[in-house]
Amino acid sequence: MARAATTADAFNAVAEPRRRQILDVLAGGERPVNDLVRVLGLAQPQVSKHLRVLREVGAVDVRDEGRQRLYRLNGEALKPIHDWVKNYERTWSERFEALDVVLEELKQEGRGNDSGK
Amino acid sequence: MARAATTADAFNAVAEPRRRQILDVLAGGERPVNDLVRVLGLAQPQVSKHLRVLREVGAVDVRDEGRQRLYRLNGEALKPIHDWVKNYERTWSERFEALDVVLEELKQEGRGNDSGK
DNA sequence: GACATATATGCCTATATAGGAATATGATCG
DNA sequence: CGATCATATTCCTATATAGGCATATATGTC
Repeated sequence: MARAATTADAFNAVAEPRRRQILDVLAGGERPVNDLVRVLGLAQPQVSKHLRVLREVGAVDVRDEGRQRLYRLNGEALKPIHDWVKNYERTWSERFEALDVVLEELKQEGRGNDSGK
Repeated sequence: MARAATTADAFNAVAEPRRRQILDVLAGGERPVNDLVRVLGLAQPQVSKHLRVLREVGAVDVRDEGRQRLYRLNGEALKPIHDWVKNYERTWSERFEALDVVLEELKQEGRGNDSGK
């Protein structure tokens, strides 16, 4: 079996740096395709293709405005990624490390400390 | 050009659900490969391959213990993902939405409201 | 209608999987 | 050493890109 399609879910769609870059630009507001082409320095067809992938996973919405197509960010599609990775923050955040120390101490106390102290 | 290698970065490595699952299990503590095989219900070679990818992006560390190899989570490798996706939380979080409303109001006030009201 | 602008789609190629199956490597034990 | 347990690697195949390039599909303009 090959790798899952880029359109399979947000995780796969966003694995491509250019697509993250597109979302980053769209975070600043609605944009027509050509704006993205200029900002990213990519060929127009490639941008349209990336946008298609992002559309298929729901990360962007489109709206027709004259002969332009305005793309808009739909960040909610990224929530599953945030929800997943959020749980790992504790592994590098000092704040959580400090919390872990406290929890560890509480655990020590709770455990029938028949050894006095 | 083909898609970037799964070992290119954490984003690509973690796009595969099984690999996320492996990390989720390792979040509970160090584990030998066979434990993962049992928990994931995958064939052993596939698990070893997934672990290799995770190792190459630094998401796990290994330690030899007798004839077992104990894998351990290294969540810090996921920080780039967290850092990126964190900025999109505002797009779905009610807390941030509320904040946005406030900011919008402030902006309206600042902008010489010559239209009265 | 001819034409220009804005965007999408189709075709082609090189490349990289993910899983299945078989096998290799390594460590431990009797 | 031979057997066994634990893990890694190799080979095979179907599939899916990402980008380059040409072209199709609107839509607005004169």
